[in-house]
Amino acid sequence: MSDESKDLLDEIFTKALSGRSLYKNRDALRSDYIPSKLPFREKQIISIGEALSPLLHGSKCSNLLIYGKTGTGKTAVVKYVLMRLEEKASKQGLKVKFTYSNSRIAGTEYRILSDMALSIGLSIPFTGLAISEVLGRIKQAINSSELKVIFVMDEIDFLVRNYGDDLLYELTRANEQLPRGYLSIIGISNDLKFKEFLDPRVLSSLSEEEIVFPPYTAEELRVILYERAKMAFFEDSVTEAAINLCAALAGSEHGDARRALDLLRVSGEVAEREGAIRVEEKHVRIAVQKIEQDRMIEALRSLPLHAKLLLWSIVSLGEANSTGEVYDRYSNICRKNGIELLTQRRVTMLLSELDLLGLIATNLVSKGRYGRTKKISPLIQLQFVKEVFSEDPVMGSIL
DNA sequence: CTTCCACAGGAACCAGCGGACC
DNA sequence: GGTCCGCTGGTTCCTGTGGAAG
Repeated sequence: MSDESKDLLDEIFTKALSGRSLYKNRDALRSDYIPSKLPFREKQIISIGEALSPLLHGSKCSNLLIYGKTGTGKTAVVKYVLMRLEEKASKQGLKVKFTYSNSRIAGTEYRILSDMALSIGLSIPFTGLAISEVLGRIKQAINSSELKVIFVMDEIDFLVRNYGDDLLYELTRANEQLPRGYLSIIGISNDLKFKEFLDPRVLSSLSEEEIVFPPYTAEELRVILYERAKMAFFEDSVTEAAINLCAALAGSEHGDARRALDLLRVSGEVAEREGAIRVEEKHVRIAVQKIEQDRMIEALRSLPLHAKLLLWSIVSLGEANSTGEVYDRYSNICRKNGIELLTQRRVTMLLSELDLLGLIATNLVSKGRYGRTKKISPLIQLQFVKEVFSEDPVMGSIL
């Protein structure tokens, strides 16, 4: 580690020790924090509560389907209601369990099921078993301990898009094989259209009840942030202007509360590091850039080797090159460095991944007789990419 | 109006891996 | 030890297509 960075670290630590912290409870601004009050979601809380309440007197409850864009409070509301339900049920001596799995984070059918198994206290090897075997064991466990299980499947659209609805089909009809237990499903989706991918039988069983979470308005975001800020910061440690700015910036997107909260949290960190006594608008503005930059650095770092090579080809070529030109450049770099090159088919896949990450911009253009291609432009500075990539041993020797 | 370029992107398949089960 | 499993990261083969050129 260089002297320079050591001094920087020293400075940070000294400040942390001497300066007073602005935060009373930093966790209150984390996106997975579940506050005791969820403003502007009373209607949804009631609907979900009503749909699930039959469980409390031992009868079965409907499956639920919940829609809403990111950061509209779906996950928080569902977890909140289920926690309350579980409490109530355990007081009554009922065995109600809820399990939660985010399909996108879990990634595969197997891991979704193993999340589920884990939270009903069943341990499943992390690989090796057939999916149907895992499902069988789960059913067995539910049956033998007479559990009532509510399975929350977050980002269920991811599952359906990538693996189809077989698993959902199995789950919706699992109850037929559960004489002594019960399994119901709460599906959470960001995407309204995902229903089109479902078999009508699955759909009708899954969406016995549907609840929609509209985006927050800028004004609602402001109120939410204000309340969270009161929990998270010491009094007078954050200005109203800063909060308003966070709300306005997030509101101009699509009312994403998670974004707004992240922004406020990072703003606080920026202010703290600066040794400021309160969070102000200028810290928010810095935070906006910092979040973006951190995201970029993280994205660049975690790229696999060939994606890095590809991105390097694009960045070094500059503006608006066709797929063919990029592929040529990429294969030259590979050959020169004795790296086995990937096929063009694979490269198009990698290109669309880079596009998705916001690292490049692609634009499909047709040049008539001279074919159809994507025009590919980098969205990041050459110098910046170089800095991050030089950490990578293989890339370092190529640059 | 037809042709045909230069790709995009879907589908099926494969190798290798870590691992369970008998 | 043999056979099964799922996942990743690839390959091969394929069909589809907007629009300038002919």
